Amino acid sequence: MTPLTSKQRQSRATQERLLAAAFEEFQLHGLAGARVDRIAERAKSNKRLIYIYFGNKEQLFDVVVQRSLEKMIDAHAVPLPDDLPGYAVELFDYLEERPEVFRLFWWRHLERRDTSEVEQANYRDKVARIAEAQRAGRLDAKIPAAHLFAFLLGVVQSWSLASDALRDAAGEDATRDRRRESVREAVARVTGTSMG
Amino acid sequence: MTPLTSKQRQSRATQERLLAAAFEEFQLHGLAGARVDRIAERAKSNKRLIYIYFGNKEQLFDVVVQRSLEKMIDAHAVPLPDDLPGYAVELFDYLEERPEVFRLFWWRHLERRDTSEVEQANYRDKVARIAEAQRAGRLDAKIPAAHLFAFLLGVVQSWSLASDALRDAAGEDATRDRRRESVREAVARVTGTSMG
DNA sequence: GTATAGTAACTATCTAGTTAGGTACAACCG
DNA sequence: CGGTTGTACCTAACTAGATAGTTACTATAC
Repeated sequence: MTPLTSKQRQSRATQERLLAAAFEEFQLHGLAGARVDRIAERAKSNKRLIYIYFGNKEQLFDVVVQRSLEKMIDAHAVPLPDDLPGYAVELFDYLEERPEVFRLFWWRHLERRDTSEVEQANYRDKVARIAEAQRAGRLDAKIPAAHLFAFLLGVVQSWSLASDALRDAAGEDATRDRRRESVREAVARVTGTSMG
Repeated sequence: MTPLTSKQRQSRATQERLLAAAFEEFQLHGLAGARVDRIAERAKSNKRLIYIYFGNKEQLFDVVVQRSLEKMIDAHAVPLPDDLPGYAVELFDYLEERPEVFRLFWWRHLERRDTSEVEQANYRDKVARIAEAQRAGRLDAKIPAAHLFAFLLGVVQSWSLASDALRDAAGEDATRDRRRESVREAVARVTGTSMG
């Protein structure tokens, strides 16, 4: 690490502020709905710098998504596959604490179809681990590994995915603790862990 | 039904073309990304008529969403709650045939938070039926009814929700038939139907 | 001939991206 | 050291094109 001059430090700080502001804007409004001017303003910075540092709006969006993705992957590197319900609950908590992150991912899913290297590698790795556990007989193998992982993600996200109308219908049962325990139970059942 | 004049019939036809074009535009680009000009063009009609018939872009969006929602609810009115896996598979097929419909719903979820009467009633009804079956002992009651239904929807949507990266990781297992059977099995496990 | 369906051209506003310039920090020179 | 200059960081004002919504008009069925 070369020591940074004060100018460089300031520059980095500005970039961080821009990224944070962009994250906020994009998770709220998506790519098409986001306004470059608002991002600059929110960052207490200047629009020009966005184009200098990040190229254009789309590239900024991609950088923001990529960073959030990496952060999430880093936060959940280890715990697979012998405690899938535990992993699901961990992800559930992550999601509950950061609904904005998932909003951002949905926007990307709708507005930009492409999928990054990091992401592909991550999925391949996790699916491979589950498949390995299945071959070793440590996990029920009736449902293929990739399906199992897809369902796990589906269950974990089901509440934020569901319309508010459904949440309303849940009434008292909609507290976070109860939802968490249901997620654990559901994933245990799907993965066959509850019978093991 | 009053008999329609030819003018009225033509007017209705124009409205239908506008709605169809709007559906296409909105499911592709969302509310913010949609272009009123493109909708008019696609409908081989005129922009002005959109404002006459539907008010403005947002109201048009709401009408389009509402219609799709009602169509979907009508298509799946009956089959709950004693064969939840069957219901899930039916929904799964509906989704596979009409991914655009779900894209539209996701856009709405991100871009407009409100939730319609029809939708609320629909959820309340379905959750109530499941709860009833639980009370009657026909269905495992460890997971609350609303949670069960949320998970069912999560599992059904998990594939279209998942990043393409995960689909890639599934390889040969990603055929629709195999995915359908996994959905059936997963929902059976979550709802406890497989043990019954 | 008049009300209803339809059209094209227009406008005010907004927005991504750019131009032209200013400011402050460091480095070099006298 | 004190001043000068180059350069990296930053800013405000601008532009060209797009976009939601309107106005003013024509055509056609009854």
